[in-house]
Amino acid sequence: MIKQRADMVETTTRGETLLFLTDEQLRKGIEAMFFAYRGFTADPDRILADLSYGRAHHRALHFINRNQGTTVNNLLKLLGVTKQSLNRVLRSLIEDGLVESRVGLKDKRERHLYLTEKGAELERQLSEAQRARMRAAYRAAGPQAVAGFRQVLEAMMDDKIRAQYLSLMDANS
Amino acid sequence: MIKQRADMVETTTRGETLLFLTDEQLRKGIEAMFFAYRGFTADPDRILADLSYGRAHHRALHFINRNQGTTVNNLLKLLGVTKQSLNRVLRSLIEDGLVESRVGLKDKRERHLYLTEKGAELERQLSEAQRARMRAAYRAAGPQAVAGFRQVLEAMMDDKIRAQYLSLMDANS
DNA sequence: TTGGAAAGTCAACAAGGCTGACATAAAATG
DNA sequence: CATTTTATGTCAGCCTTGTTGACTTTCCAA
Repeated sequence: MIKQRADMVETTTRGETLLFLTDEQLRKGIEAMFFAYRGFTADPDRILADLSYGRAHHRALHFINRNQGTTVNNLLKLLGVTKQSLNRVLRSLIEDGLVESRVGLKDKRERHLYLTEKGAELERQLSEAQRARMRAAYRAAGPQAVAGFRQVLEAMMDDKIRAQYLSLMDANS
Repeated sequence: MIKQRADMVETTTRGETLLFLTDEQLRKGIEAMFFAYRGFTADPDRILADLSYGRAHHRALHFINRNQGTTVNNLLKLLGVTKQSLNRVLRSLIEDGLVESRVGLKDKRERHLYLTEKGAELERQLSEAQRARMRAAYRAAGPQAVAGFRQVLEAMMDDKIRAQYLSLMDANS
């Protein structure tokens, strides 16, 4: 039997576990998500502010690092913004020498994106700050909680996004 | 012994459970958080777009509903924005008859905020959309996962925010 | 060879953050 | 009572990051 949040759990006569989800309990989850996301972005935001970059730059650096050589179109799908919006961010990163854009070998229309050493350095700084908080939260909550955390987050994604997320997961590890 | 994400879990000779958190595993959590938050806001965003309101209006409606009669200052602390930013949103909500601002009885400097019937109606529509997704995610993941989800989110908040969050939880329920 | 995809650019706009400055009313304090 | 502090509102101006629409260049593929 589950100890935590036992108020949500009921076991039927057939031994099935059901969830009794009141609007109140759902609201707690909604608010937890809101406040936690603020914490989640707080540390990188502080670093970015000093460099006159924003969250959009962080996201671009993150996914380029994670998927070196990705195309602009690919990045567009991951980030879920318009190409004009991404282009503005990408242009400043390229101008500042953090990102390199190489014309595709097979398809010369495509641009493949890579982090420069300078770009990789900033990405490391940003993601290390974010990982530190995530690590602390994971340690505080414990392995069982972490598994649940990931399960609920996955279930909360849009179907198409979840498919992308899962294929990303497969690709790297 | 925990089945899910068993790769993160190790048991010592003294029976303690430890977490082995690789950067890779932390990154998965970070990306899950990013993609899940998109899903989390997607449904209300669609409703708001038709009304030429934004996420900021939703947040204001949510916390006014949750805490009827709250003061502007109170709301400011919860939302973590400047009064100028909140004021712009609040003004439009008041002009459109969704929110009512009453001068404080005890302290006449304070404005106490209430949802009108119209405001409550929109809030219900927005939060029902958001709850529906949360409910589906909770059901899909199961009660144990939900408990873990909440634990990790709480651990991820800034200390001050967590205190606010927890006192909100106590107050209502 | 022609259609369409990929990429980039320009312009214009909006939401929603921010800072700074200032006004007003009322409470709190000496 | 005089002064200071607090709560709120408002004006102006700025930035980031999202949007749409129109248009160009390149170049793959049917």
